[in-house]
Amino acid sequence: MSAIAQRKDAAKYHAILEAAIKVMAVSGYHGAQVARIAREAGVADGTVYLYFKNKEDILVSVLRETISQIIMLSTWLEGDHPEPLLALHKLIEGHFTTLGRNPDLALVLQVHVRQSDPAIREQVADMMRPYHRMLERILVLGQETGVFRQPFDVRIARRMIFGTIDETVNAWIFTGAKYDLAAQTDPVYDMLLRGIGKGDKLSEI
Amino acid sequence: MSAIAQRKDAAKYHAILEAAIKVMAVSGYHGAQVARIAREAGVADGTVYLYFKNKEDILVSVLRETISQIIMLSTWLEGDHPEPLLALHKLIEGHFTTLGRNPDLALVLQVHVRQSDPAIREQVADMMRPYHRMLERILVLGQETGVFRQPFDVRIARRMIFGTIDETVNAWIFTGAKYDLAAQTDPVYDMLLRGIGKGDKLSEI
Amino acid sequence: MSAIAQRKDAAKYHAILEAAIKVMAVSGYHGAQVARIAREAGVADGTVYLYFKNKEDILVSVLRETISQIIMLSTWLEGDHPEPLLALHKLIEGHFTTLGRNPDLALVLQVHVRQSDPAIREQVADMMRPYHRMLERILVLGQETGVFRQPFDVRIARRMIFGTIDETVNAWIFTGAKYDLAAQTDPVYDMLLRGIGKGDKLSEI
Amino acid sequence: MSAIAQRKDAAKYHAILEAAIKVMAVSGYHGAQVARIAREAGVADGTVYLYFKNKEDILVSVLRETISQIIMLSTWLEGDHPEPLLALHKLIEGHFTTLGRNPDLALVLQVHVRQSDPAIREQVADMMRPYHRMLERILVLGQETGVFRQPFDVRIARRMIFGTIDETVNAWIFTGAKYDLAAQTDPVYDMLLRGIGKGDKLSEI
DNA sequence: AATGAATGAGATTTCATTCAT
DNA sequence: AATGAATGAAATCTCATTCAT
Repeated sequence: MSAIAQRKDAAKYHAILEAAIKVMAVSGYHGAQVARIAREAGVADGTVYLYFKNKEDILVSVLRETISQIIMLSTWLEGDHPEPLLALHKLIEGHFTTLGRNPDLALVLQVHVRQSDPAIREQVADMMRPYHRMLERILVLGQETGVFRQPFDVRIARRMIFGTIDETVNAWIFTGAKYDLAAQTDPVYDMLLRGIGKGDKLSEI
Repeated sequence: MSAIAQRKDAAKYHAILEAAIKVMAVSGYHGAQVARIAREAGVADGTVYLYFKNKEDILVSVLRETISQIIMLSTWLEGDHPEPLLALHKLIEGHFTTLGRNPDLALVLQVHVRQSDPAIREQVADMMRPYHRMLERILVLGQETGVFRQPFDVRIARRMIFGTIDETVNAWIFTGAKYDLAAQTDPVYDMLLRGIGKGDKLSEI
Repeated sequence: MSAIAQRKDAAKYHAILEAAIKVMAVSGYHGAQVARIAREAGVADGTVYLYFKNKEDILVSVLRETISQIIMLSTWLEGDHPEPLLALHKLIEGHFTTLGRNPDLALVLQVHVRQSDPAIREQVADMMRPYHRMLERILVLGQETGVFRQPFDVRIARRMIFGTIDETVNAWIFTGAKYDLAAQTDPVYDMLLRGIGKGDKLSEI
Repeated sequence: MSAIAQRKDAAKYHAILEAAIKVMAVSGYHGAQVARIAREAGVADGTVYLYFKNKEDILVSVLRETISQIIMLSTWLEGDHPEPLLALHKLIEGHFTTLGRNPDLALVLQVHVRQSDPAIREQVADMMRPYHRMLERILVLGQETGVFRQPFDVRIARRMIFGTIDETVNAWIFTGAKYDLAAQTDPVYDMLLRGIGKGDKLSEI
């Protein structure tokens, strides 16, 4: 929660945040006018600035809240399920479930975040770091406990997993978010474990 | 090439295009002022509008030229290498090589495109379609010829491959494009074929 | 009054309108920069756009207000003075008085309106229609009640009257608006009634 | 003819002039781009500047040629027909005939001239002066020879005549130039001579 | 705390004019 | 004489942010 808002009306704070998600989903970050966000939230233009430092702060706050939600969910899973295979499955499921529930949020996260100023991207990267760290811890643990195959580069595996999740969400959004995203968990999980190759053909090149 | 520029100076056309890539890499699409692009290209502001309909047309042209370059390269590979494993390897290599050579272009493609108006995203999607189609053809052929394992969903595999490539480029950009992107080809290719699992553990969950 | 301005400061609305008349009188419609109008009105550039949709809307609003003022004045006269001779006299007097009081407005109305886009001229024509209708009603009534001579084409008479009024205002403006325009009422009225011919010479050609 | 063009191709000069009339009739003075005039005339943009000093010079030249045509015609009439009634009739007829033949020219003359810069209006006023002088000479002669009624102000009569002609042309243009303008000569002439009043009612007010 | 009218910096785009060929 | 690509000044309009109420 933004420092400014600590002493103020939490309901209004979240109303603005949700209005921002809705407006940005339609118009993108640059297209989202503060005035429209304010109207959508049912407050005056100036009120927005009582809760957020500026427009950029709104976007960053949306991201902070969402990412921390995904991470909290996943951290909890990591603690409860030290079994790496299960942890990975639950991580994917958590990611798909969180975004699958709120397509507008997903759109903002997948598309609109990546624009905006470098400063924002920097902040987003910082926020994502714990998520990536956690994914790497799962992978290392999986290798150590022997449930994953031994010799692979953890960073490359992490990028494959994150990239696949990301692209799956993207595809879901761009086809109109019509099907159940969470239902993609099992096939994606399976695909990530097996790869596309056959055991006996892997060293051909 | 933009229709407008057909009869004019092709050198100037490309100078503006490259200036645009450079400026957008630094400032993003919305941050890139036409005046700065013009100065970078060494032409007057108005000259830009002799070669491009408007600012959006510049971005779209950058994308069109780059994507068509990647696709032409890949189509060629597909034709020459009907061996799916090799074709896939070359596709990844082509993608990494093209973007690895020009980090500014990569930044625009990976980051700045995804913003802007829905109209642009629509156009980008249209331009990417042949690329995705080709990837799917390789996968189907690989299944039919038995070099890939049999029962997987081609669309999910395609998303894994594209997502992994994409995220690999992203990671390379955000760490400053310091290492050789093309060198990622082999480990990424290998990871996509094998997945992260061990053969005997795959059906545990 | 412009719909936009309904809920806002009416004083500021009129200040901008009068500033626009002043600036347009000097520089014409195309020469009148919004920035100069704003400065003349003592508001910021952006404020103008809180009260008017765009520059064209300013000009149209000037016209709407002025014409409706002349018409309201004249409609009132028509109701009160069913005597056609008197009504005509008062109509001319009203026209000359309204414009005679505000040479800048007259200049905009006589000169600058007629330029601009066809869309504006269309709107002006629409606004003038009630004026012309009213003039025709006076003429018809005058014929029916026998105070005007019988067999003349009402439209031609209307054009003569309007053209003469118009040209009288024009001449007044172009000679520097130095004399009292309203004082032209009687001689013009007299000229329109009598024509320039002698009763016994009229059918010579 | 413009001084610049003296030594050059007269056909091209007139081609540009007529192209300008056509383009201005559609788009107005400010809307008429030099490039479009050039294309319409079948010459390059730069060529226009070999024949005319600048865009304003084109408009002024259009006016000069047209007005001088009307005036030459009328001067000739005045010389040939010292009979004031006939001279007036021929003047109106000449005006209506000249413009009636070329609605585009009429549109430029009636509508688009009146905009533009004060400098142009000044020049137009200068060009019109001989026309107004001639009209006044006809009126004075008519009074002296007793074919017009005696005591009227010549300037007011002149404005009535010119205003009526002008408004008649305007009405013709704005209704789409569909009927024969020259056919208005007789009724307009008649109306100007008789006025709208009845002989016995004229001094009532 | 809340309002929303006012601000004004800033960027795209047009188009008359020039000048090297 | 003719061309037309290049120029660059100039002006409208938007919208994040402020501040008096």
